[in-house]
Amino acid sequence: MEIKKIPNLSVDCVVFGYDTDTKSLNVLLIKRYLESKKEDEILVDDYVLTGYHVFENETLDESASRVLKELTGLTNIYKKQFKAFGNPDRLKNPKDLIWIKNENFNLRTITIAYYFLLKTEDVSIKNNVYKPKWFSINKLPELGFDHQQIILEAYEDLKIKCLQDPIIFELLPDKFTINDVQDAYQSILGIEIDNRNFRRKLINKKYIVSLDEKQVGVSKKPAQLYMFSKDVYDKMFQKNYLISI
Amino acid sequence: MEIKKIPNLSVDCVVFGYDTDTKSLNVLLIKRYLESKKEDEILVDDYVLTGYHVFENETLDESASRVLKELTGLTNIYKKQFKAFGNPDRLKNPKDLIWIKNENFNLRTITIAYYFLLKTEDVSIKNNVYKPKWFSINKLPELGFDHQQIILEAYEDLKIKCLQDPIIFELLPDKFTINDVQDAYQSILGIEIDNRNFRRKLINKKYIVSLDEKQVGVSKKPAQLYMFSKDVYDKMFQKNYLISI
DNA sequence: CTATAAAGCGTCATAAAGACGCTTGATAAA
DNA sequence: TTTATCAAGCGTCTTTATGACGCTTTATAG
Repeated sequence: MEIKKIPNLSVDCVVFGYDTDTKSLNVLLIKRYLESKKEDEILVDDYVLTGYHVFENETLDESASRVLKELTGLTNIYKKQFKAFGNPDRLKNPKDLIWIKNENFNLRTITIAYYFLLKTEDVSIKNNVYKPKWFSINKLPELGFDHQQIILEAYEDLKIKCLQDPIIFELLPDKFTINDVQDAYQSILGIEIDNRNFRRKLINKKYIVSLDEKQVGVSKKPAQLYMFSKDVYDKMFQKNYLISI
Repeated sequence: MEIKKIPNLSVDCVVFGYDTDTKSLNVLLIKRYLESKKEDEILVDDYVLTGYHVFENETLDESASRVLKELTGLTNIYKKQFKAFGNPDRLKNPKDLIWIKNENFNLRTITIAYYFLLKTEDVSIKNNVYKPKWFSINKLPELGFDHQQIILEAYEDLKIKCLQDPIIFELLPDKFTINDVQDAYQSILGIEIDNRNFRRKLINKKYIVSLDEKQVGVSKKPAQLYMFSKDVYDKMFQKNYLISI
């Protein structure tokens, strides 16, 4: 059975991975490389997001999940479709034209951009055929197509979203310390938070559940471990309609 | 010069219009009607959003603005791209198939959905070739394609957005009373707000500017008129990073 | 056994939000 | 001219959330 691709429609996936140890929000990218055989000249040498054409028989969401699974092997990862990119000139800089010609792409391609949230360590980049690489959101390499723009817009959306919804826990391990959560917020938002106030605020939330466990293998006073209870959160459904304009 | 349409890509526009008098949030829809000539049977009789195929040489944003302008004559209206809809089966219920065949549409069409915010009275629906009609968001008619879903998702996005950004003023006339703003919030969010507290809060905002003018032609104590100063708002740029999870 | 540094508790001040009583004032009806 | 009406608009009190910051606790390294 042959699967038919829609030639002018693709999904692109911004895979955000948070590393609790280095406190770094990272993006997973794959290399794009092409050299001229005659002249021994490097034509394309940069990084891009993973993406692929949408198949005729799949939804956009399925398409994005498929791309993520092929890259990482992971399923059931937090996913958000955040924007469609489709300017007529979005793939028309010289390097992209060379690349597209090489890959037989269609010129005017609309891409539906998604972002995913996971833990950096959950992806095994060793022995991965795509040779993906993590880059800190603050130190992105040279990017192909309009992928820099896509990543930055995904990041902006993520910043707003993490203030409203408990998506921060998608980036953290199941068991975490209060400081882990604080570090994650600080890394993503680029702000400093007072630890004592943050601690009080979080501990008072009913959906932040204290475990009978502490950190092990740390050289300082070990911290209390907590988990996030999505059940409790959903039951509270604390849509506090606070008009903050 | 011929303009080439992209056959499988369209934009759809959810036009939200707020009516200050009736305190109603409305959606602008156009009728879809088709009857069988032989059997005198009504094949399609419902409403749809305005939308059209994207042209080869225009951006998605331009495409949406073009559709809005053709329908309403208006430009420079608040616009937001909020989601792409592209399920393989999104246009496959019987009525849509009949309609599509009639209109020579492509089957698997991805649509980039936008919503616009304006005042109901700014659109002249008399003598309009599209015969558009306003429907309250709470009393939508039977809708074609997947347009009910698109409208409801636009509405959800609008609800969240209006809590964070001063887009409420896109829906109100330039000069408004405090109660106008409150009514708009109440209509959109479906909540009750205490007038005295709301009034205090709003009047204290520096970007809510009191005018030397009052309501005229009302049979009760006329209310003070205000305007929204986007300049002041932008200068403050009060991105209060309040983590409200 | 002592220094270290993070974990964690407590206090105070300030600001925002919610509840609600009461006054003001323009108009229409008496 | 007076009076009833009703929304506009002001003020007060309480509660809660937040921010700033001092201080104690505790496990480990040296």
